Amino acid sequence: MTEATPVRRGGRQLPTADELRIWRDFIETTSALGSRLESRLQTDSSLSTGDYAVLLALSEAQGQAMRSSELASHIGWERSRLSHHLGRMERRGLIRRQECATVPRGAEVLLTTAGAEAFGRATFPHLRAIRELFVDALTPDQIVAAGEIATALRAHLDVLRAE
Amino acid sequence: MTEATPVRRGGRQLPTADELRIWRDFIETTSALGSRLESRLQTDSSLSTGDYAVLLALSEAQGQAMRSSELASHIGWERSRLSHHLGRMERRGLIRRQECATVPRGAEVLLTTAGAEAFGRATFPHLRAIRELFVDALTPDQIVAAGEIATALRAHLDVLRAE
DNA sequence: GGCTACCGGTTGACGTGTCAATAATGCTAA
DNA sequence: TTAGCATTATTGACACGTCAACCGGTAGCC
Repeated sequence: MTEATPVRRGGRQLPTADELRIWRDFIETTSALGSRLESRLQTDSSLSTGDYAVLLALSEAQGQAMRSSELASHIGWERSRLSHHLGRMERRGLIRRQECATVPRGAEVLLTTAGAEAFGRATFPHLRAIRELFVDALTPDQIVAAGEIATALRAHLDVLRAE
Repeated sequence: MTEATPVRRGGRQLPTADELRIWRDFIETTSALGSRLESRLQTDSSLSTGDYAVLLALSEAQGQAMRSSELASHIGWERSRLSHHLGRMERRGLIRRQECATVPRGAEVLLTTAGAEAFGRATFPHLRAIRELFVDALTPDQIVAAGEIATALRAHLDVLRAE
């Protein structure tokens, strides 16, 4: 299972000043990058990244429809978050909800034509923004390194969560 | 493909599938990392990272007090956001606001003793969490690379914002 | 049958963030 | 002098996220 060894690098408890500076740069910059992409998507397409994730999943789904909880686990959201978000999207006519015939108490989420059109209009500018804000900012080596860092961080988060 | 626009790497307009996969890993993992740290700080100290940023800045300020807009630019927030946040922190007794004698229409933000104590209690667990969730997840080389990636992304964001 | 336990989904309360509008005050130029 | 005008801070409306409570239904189990 997990190693019981409490040994840390150099026996330190706390990050060094350098590590702390890098941490702050890293977390602030990545969050600024996220906000920036969010606002690009908003002005380009009047969608949030949440809207985009939902529309993307539904677009790729069989019959452009999915069960609510299936959708939630597909995009990694809590059910409550999805329910709130679907309510807002439904008000804007991007999706529809209906009772699921097969599953008791199940809700089917359907992509409306307005939703499909909004997604279609959003895709190209969104991908272009990803290129401009992320891909163009880094060298090919850095992009690879970014992928490895993400993988390592994710793996570590998963280990800690499992404990 | 014809290049109608300024030349991009390989003349591409859009990210490759690999780049897109790395982008998604990167942005989702870093945001999960942020949320995780947020929730650690919350359970350890009943503070949000916003609270922590404000308390840190005030702790280090002369007289543990700062003008509101000075504070805003110091931690990189919009004034509106800060004003909302200070309202919530004031309700909880972490800070106080008073008219600033020198500057017209200026508001002085003061650290209360309760705020100073809360910050004191929060610091150690927070730094420990940064080590556990970030530093311990990466090799020393990866930490350096993360710093360089953050620097490159930040510089690129600044360039685009200036345009 | 009735009790309980879980499952899928919704709801409400609340903290958080952005945007646009609104004061309140000093500076400047007609 | 006064009519703008910028600066400083606050406010209101709204989107978003989390947490905990709730609700309706199915499934075991006595």
